[in-house]
Amino acid sequence: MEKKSVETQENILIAARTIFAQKGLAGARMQEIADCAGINKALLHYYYRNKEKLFEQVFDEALKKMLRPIVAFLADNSDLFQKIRNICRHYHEVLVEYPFLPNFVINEINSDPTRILKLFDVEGFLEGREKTIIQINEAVKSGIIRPIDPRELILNIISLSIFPFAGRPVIKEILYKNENIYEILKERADRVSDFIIQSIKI
Amino acid sequence: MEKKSVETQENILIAARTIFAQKGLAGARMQEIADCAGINKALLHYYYRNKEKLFEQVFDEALKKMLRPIVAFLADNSDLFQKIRNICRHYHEVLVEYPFLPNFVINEINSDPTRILKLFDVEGFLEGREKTIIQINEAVKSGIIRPIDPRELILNIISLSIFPFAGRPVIKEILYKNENIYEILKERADRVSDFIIQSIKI
DNA sequence: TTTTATTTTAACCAAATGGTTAAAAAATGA
DNA sequence: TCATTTTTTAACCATTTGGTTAAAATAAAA
Repeated sequence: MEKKSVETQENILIAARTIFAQKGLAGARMQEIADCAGINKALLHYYYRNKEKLFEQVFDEALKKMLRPIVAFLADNSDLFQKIRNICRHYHEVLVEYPFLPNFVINEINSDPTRILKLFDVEGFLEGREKTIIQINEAVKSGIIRPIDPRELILNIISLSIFPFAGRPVIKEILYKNENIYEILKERADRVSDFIIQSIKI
Repeated sequence: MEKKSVETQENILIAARTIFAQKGLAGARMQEIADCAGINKALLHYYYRNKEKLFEQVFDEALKKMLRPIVAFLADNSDLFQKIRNICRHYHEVLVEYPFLPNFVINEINSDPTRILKLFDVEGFLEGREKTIIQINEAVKSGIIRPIDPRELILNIISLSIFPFAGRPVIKEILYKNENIYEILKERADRVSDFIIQSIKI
């Protein structure tokens, strides 16, 4: 007997992701997570010693999911325009599936800034960043794109990719009321990269 | 004796803004708000009946501050490019002063979506939106800007203006470590509008 | 069938927290 | 000085919540 156990633990994780993403660490209730997983509180504590441990696991997953597209972008060996198309698609793919991610991660870092230290773990990040900054500067020098600070370009790419998901409830209300915002956001990936490329290309 | 009373109530509001913005409704503690305001819990409850009332007041203020630049943009009678410059400056002004605002508003709407109903209150919004959508469509027709869905343009403007503040702790860590990110963001307003205008102008 | 692992039940505990109360103290204005 | 308002003190209450425990029940593996 081991199958049932694994399944239960997976149900707990799924429930924890849902509740923590919606209510945050402080707002989430262990009872609610147990209910959502279809088990009782005793069993929940049997598998995950306490709320913090459970949260940490969920948060780490989420942080990784949020950083992966950036890290992949920085490491990507394609030419600049293709790299931009790739990261936009990558982010839209992840965020259509997990739209709560940006809010969740940003918010928990906000309420406990020491959690930001986990950003250091990502390997290949610093080299990738240097490589990409050089690539952008050279694209400027060789007249492929207009002058722009590389970090600002990266910031713009990230902003355009992530914010519509983070601000989704408000965005839907003021711009896309009565429409399926996920469909709209899903189709947006390539238009976002076009918007960016249009802005920088000469 | 009335001056002291008013001052105390203002101190409470300032404290409540700080604590609620950092920890949210669920994470904030009345004791912490009292400490931050330099008073005791009894006095806090003397002026604000309960946590929810206090929160509501703080949240409504915050929501208004977040929506004002959009509403002003939609009502602005300038030409399109100038309107874009205006909203970017407007947002950067507000958010340099209150960087916690976007997260706070988005997050509390997230954890209680019924709060979104307060968006309806804003007057002149629907007319302004129609007017601006027509303005953008006509700029496309008359060949001033490339073809773009008006709502998508608005979404891009908002994303580029707000996200860097919302994601500030992470952005600082991965792009602007050891630098003063507020200085960087403050100066960004005009570069953001240039980035947008560059992308759409023919 | 026996053994082992999983799950439930249900009662329980300690700490944190929102909120109250009443009386004393301090500050203020007239 | 006197009356009024503001503030503190400090004890207290009810509820929520994270977490525990031990025994019974259920399910699976051997």
